[in-house]
Amino acid sequence: MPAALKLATMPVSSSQKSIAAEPEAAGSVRAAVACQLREAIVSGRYRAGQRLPERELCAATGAARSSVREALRQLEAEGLVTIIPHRGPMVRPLPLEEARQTYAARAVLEGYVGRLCAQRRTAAQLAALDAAMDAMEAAAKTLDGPAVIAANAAFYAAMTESAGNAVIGAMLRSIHNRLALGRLSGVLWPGRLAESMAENRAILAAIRAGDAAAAEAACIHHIEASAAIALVILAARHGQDEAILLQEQTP
Amino acid sequence: MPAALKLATMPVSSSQKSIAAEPEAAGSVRAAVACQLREAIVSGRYRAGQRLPERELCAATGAARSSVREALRQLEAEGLVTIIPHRGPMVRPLPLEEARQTYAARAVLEGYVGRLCAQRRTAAQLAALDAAMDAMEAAAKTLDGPAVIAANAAFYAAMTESAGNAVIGAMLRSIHNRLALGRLSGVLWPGRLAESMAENRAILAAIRAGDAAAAEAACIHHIEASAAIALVILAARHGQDEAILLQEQTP
DNA sequence: CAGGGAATTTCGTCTGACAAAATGATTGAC
DNA sequence: GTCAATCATTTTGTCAGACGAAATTCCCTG
Repeated sequence: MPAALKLATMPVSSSQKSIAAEPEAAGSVRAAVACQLREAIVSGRYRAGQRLPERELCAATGAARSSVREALRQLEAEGLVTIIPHRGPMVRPLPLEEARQTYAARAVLEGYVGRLCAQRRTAAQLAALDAAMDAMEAAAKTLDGPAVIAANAAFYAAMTESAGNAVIGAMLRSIHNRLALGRLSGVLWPGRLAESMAENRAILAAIRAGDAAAAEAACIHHIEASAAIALVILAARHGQDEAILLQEQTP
Repeated sequence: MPAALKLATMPVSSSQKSIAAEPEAAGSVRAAVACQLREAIVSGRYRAGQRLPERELCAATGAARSSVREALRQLEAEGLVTIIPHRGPMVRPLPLEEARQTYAARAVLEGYVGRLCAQRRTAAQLAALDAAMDAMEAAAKTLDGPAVIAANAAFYAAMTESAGNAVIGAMLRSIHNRLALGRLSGVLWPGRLAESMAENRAILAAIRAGDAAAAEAACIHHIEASAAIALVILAARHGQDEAILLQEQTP
């Protein structure tokens, strides 16, 4: 039996700012459940493949089954949950190949965002990007993984905002949620942090210069480098899972 | 009071092949409702902005409110429906600006698909693309709007398939559904059909030649040309709506 | 004709129920 | 002892009904 889901015991309002959609829009029970579940999945507190029986979610959140089921349908459409008929919902796993394809989509879209950003930059937007970059530099000095990730997310949010395409912005937010599964970021990889910061600086420089092609290339390069590390981590984790599985099968 | 929704009276199984997801996967009541509703919205039988009271959907589909609500949440996540709290669901309108941004996203993604296609082409894939192109040529000769649109969709489906990125494929399918709202295609625009066919032939030629850059450019150009027409149509329709609105307000 | 309040509609949520399907356990055969 | 089949349990899928809350509409009054 899985441990009791720690949802109801968590303070809802004080949830740390997440990249997830509907940050605090918990006006309805259904939205609150979706929000909590999303946060739990994206943050990795629920592991990929873990089953989420409706009854336990009801007990954990205090919501009725109808509300829980609606929230689950929503998360399923977002790609975070899979519901197998007559078997129930589970945290949707992220196969290596799908991660690769998702990173490819992210590179294409974020490259376009960088291009737009360079074309449309205004003084105010550049100031916002500078501020986000400063926050990243500060976070990088602390070597605090989550802080770096949060600052990085803020930088990209500012960039997407500046690009002025909300549709692509929503797509990227969804992609980020999906790729955040279990925090497979390589920020703490030896040497990767400095490299990553340099890439980010290159992106900002290209945007400031108004060089659309350079900004697009810098964004794509940054995503591809991040993807390379993340895919290694993901592959290793899959290997681990298999090892654990074998270990459990032969005790 | 709006006319009764003609859903239950429609044969479900014999629904003409639609571009929508879950084409016939109506194993469950909820899936069937979602499928019917999606088809009705994408095909334009429900106009943008039209309200869809739960009770009427229940009566029209014969499903219980819980099933209908789950289906609505799903369509909301797909961007086809908006649910305003305490006011109810409605067919999500497509503002001009959002259409513009969606076409931009489509151009970027479909350009990448074209590029991938040119790089990875195999004999079998080229054969499939040729077949789809032949079907398009045949449909174009008949000047039958829906047939041309269907053939066009089949061509792009084949291309997306050949690109080998299912994640982007799903994104594009969703984008197509959203942009199909009310069939705002310009295939019957004077001279557009011939132009469109020429662009499609250029795409296929670039793919066959394995010229990734040319394929990407051709795809982007095709989408941008289509978008130009569609946005004109959409703007005109919006103008019409306003005129109708004014007319209704001052009878 | 405008403003305000009552009546109606529609949603949001909960509860309870039951059949169908899947899962896991038990039993029997070889 | 292992495999297969059967049975019990769990979980989901769907329905029906109920009730408060919010929004909309309508009507009445000034």
